[in-house]
Amino acid sequence: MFLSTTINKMDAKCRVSVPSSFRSNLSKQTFNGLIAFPSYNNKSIDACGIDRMENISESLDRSENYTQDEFDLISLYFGEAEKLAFDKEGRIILPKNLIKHAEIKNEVLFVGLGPTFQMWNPKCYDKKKQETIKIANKNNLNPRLKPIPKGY
Amino acid sequence: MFLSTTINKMDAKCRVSVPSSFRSNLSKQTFNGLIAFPSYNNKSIDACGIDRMENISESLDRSENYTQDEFDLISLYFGEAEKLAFDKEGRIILPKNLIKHAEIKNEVLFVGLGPTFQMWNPKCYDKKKQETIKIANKNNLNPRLKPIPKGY
DNA sequence: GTAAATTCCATAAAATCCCATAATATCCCA
DNA sequence: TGGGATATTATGGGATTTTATGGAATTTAC
Repeated sequence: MFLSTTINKMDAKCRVSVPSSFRSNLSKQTFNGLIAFPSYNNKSIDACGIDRMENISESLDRSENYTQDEFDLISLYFGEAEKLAFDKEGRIILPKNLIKHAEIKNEVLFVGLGPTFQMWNPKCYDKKKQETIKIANKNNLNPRLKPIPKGY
Repeated sequence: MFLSTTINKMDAKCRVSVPSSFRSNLSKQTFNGLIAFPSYNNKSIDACGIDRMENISESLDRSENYTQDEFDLISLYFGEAEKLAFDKEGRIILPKNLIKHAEIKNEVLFVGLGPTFQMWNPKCYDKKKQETIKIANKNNLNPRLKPIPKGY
């Protein structure tokens, strides 16, 4: 499970260190790295381990669950997803398309979201955060964590 | 699992480099190359490793799995499928009929789709992509990958 | 013998590995 | 509990290897 946030630097070769706590999670999986793709809703990069992705891939293969249109849309995601391996120092190399999507300059904010995590330009994340709080206040939302999923 | 997209050049001899990440997937299989056939729905070339093809072939043999119509359709695919070997540099030679079907000029776009991948004329792919997005918006489709497998 | 196909070689660009260093966190024992 | 010793991170830069790609040389087919 991915938790907490960290900011790391991206260098001229587009390398970023993945926080070690995230890494130790991922190292148990069959591929020593992560899967990353552009977020649909945000200027962020969504990421998870390969096991999660392979499960989705299998379910896509048994595609009774999906209409042709849904299938096409999800196919776009697979096309934009990247398999990013850790180097010996625990870094990944961010591809240009993802950097562009998330408007990442030289700092990357890692945000743990349980079974997945996100990578942000810290400034974009702050903005998003302020907006989220504003909306919550307006609608009188309460941040009580509702149904805790079993096992967590 | 095949992910991400890459554009490579096709030369005068119709040779194209298969992206190395795709190759390393396929190299584990019994035939050092890939199986390619014209896509039924798109102006693209569908491709996969030989192992997948052999699995389908076997299940086709146990024809309880298929109706006559399905059987006929799949037979068409097998008839048009080409077995394309890698040369020492990791290239394949695209046969004329596939080039024609996908309207490929001098660039080939490789798109990973999990257990399979596709080859496109980049322009055709862009067009298809825009259409897919338009349809998704119109029908309010959400790319949330439906059945999140247990444990993730 | 000629055309087509295959194999072989060369090169530039890109990706990857390898090592060095500084900052941080962790350990260990008095 | 403190505080020095040790290990682990994060980060930078250079060296090496792998890719993608073009063209030449050799083989095969007809």
